[in-house]
Amino acid sequence: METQAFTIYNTLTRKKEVFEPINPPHVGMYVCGPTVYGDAHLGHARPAITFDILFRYLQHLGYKVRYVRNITDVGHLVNDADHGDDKIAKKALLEQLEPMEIVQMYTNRYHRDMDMLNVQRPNIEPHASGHIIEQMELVQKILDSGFAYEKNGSVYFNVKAYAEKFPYGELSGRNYEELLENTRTLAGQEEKQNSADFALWKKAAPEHIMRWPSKWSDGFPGWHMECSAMGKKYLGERFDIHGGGMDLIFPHHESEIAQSKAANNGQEPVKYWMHNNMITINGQKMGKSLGNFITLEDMFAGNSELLEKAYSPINIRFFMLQAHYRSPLDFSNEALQAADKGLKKLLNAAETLQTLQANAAESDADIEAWKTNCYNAINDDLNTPILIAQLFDAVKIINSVSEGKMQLKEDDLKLLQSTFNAFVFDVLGLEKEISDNKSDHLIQGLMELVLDMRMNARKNKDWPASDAIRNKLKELNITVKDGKEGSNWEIS
RNA sequence: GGUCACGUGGCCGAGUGGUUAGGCAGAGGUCUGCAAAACCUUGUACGGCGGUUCGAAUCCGUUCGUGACCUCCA
Repeated sequence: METQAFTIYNTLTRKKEVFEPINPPHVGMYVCGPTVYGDAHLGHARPAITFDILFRYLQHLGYKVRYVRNITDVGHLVNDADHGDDKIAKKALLEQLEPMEIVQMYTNRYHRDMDMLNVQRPNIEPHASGHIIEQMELVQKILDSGFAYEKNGSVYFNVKAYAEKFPYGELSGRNYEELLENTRTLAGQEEKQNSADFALWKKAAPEHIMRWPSKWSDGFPGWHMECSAMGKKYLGERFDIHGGGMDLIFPHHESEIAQSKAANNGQEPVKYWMHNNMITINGQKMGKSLGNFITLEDMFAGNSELLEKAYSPINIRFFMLQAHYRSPLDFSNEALQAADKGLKKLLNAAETLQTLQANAAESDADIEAWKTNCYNAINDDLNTPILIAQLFDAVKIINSVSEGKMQLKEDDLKLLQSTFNAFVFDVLGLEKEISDNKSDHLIQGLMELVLDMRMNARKNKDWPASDAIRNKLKELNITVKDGKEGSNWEIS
């Protein structure tokens, strides 16, 4: 059986394509990061985990990856309040803090949450505010090429002029005429020649705190500028992969393409565009503006009316990986709890696998074929649900060998171990959680003592005593699990 | 209104023109002093209606339903 080539779905071509880096063995990948004006919620975990899998798998394949994920800390305009406020600045005024203090605080908290989800940090995490010069240069380049115009200190992208020369809407499948008919009329757009035009540089209102001097005005760059400027700076005029949530396809990524092509003679900036689908709750997108989001901090702590219990970071990670990244995933307590049980089963098998002994000259299972199945699964546009199904097949083999119902020869056992570990830990990034309580020395010692006492009672067939201990522990949410080699315990 | 997705068994969720997805729950069993845990086995399915085909849940048409984007959003 042949292993299939690694393919990924390219939003630009609407097809799965074989992945071929522009400059192997190097791979440049850029993913839109968070706007740091609030805590990360479950929705933010999806792209972080999706592209973490991609990052990990590319490394597993031996590529030298430069992964860039930005921090947006300027330039988002809000329309839910007085128009023209910068989100960051608005929150700063509200809480009487320096804007950069807000940025730092939420950046720290974002890192904390992502670390808990076992999401590897990118190689470069550039801040938009640290790349104002680069963004201004890009604005100037677009002006020079004739695809932008200045009005009252602001600079706008001329979509009409661009659409005459290049296909506008190639990523989102929109066309220019249609956009003109359907773009909603928003306040503060009188300066634009056309409703479809978007800001490259925005003159700051007097009350606007975050501002930079430029030849056009004291102001700030338009939202789409940062990704174009920073992607170009760190990955080049043309790089391999650009990722983000589906909701960013239009207008953000479409505008990015337009900006980059306008500044660079029509050169496509990105070879593969990848987009993860949304997390929904009761079938509706989880989002800031809808107010139906659950922050990751609350998920981990069980701190929400929507939650029946706390869900561990790895539980959440596994839950997401059981769905394909391009499918919507609906949040529910049942699904999270089901995932938790499955995850435990998988990780227990991983533990068992380490102790397994090769015990035969011939194997009862075709480990080579199984390995090929694993690679074919992930090579098919990161199909983690299929990969996980394959891993559960391995769980069956592992448990059967462990129980003496199946046999493996030395080579196959080694292959099973290395492949299983590589996928579970390196690629999927799952890890056994060490409960803080459980690692506490005092509790550890006390539990040992208690279980020893119970063990003695059991040896003497003193069932009332042994059951009393078990019941008392159960009241404390500690479950005792009796095995052949003694008893184990777990806090539930 | 425009553009684009999706509709799978009790739940979550893959996939596919003919061959077991997987997980959870349920059922049966093994183990155990009992229980729990663990492990093994296992049933139920592809929104409705037409069409193409030897054969469709899978392709086409149509209809109903849901969602996303068109505005900041992961």
